[in-house]
Amino acid sequence: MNDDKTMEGEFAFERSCCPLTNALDIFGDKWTLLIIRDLVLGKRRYLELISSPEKIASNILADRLKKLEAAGVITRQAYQQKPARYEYFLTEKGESLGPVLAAMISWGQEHYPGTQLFPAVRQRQAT
Amino acid sequence: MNDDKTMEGEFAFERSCCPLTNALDIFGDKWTLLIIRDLVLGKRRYLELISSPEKIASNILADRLKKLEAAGVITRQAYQQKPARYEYFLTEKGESLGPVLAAMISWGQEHYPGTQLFPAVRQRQAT
DNA sequence: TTAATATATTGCAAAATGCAAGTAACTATA
DNA sequence: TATAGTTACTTGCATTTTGCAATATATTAA
Repeated sequence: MNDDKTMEGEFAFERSCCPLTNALDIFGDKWTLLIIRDLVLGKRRYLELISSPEKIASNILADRLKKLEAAGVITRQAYQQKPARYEYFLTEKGESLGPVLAAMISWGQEHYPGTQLFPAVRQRQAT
Repeated sequence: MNDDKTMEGEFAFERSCCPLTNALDIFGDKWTLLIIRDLVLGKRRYLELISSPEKIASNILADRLKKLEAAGVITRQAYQQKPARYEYFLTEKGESLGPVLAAMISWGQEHYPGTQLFPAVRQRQAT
């Protein structure tokens, strides 16, 4: 694996030293920010994430959850053992994507009339 | 081609009626927003766009310019005939992506120390 | 005549995506 | 006890997108 991001100097970045480029290397695709959106709305579990109206494929969801955890944007916590079941949470790095989502949502609402945000999900009771 | 976006009602959107989803359908990939960035920085021509440090392939650049024009985010104007040569410009819809770029750049700078913005390109003299 | 410039297109291999089905470890129901 | 359901994935495979290199076209410059 190319782990250049941990190095110093001019070879420290995958594509370039541009902050936009490095952001796109994390969430520059059609699915990742939708998962972040769902977590912001209060979704926590795999079935909740997979049941969003965009119909993400389960292999893509599993892949993105893995990559987001590796990037430090989300964490997962087991809420039961046997079988192990996990809930996913945004880290501070993930929460700080709020302004990015807000700007994109604002642009979408302005240029695609009829679009509308989904309501937040009710939070489950403590287990 | 699926041209649902011109229809009305509940089938009006490709993936969902979420404004974020519709924004991602336009620029949710690793290259499109880098082209927008370059246009914001003052680049206008194919060779200027292709010479950015991320090294976009020429077929990808041609594809994205076509899609962005179809989406109303950029326009092109011939600056000479024989052979036809074009300059690319952001439309208002494209200019209004400024806050999206700003939020992503801010996030990148915060979480990837060492990244830095490129300087704006000097504008060429009027032909 | 040859080379250089600008804006692409083409061909092909590699990687990512989309879709359906399968798996594992339980839990609930008949 | 047997069957079905739930949750969180994994696997296989076809389609699509991307990455890379080479080629094309029209023109000007040397």
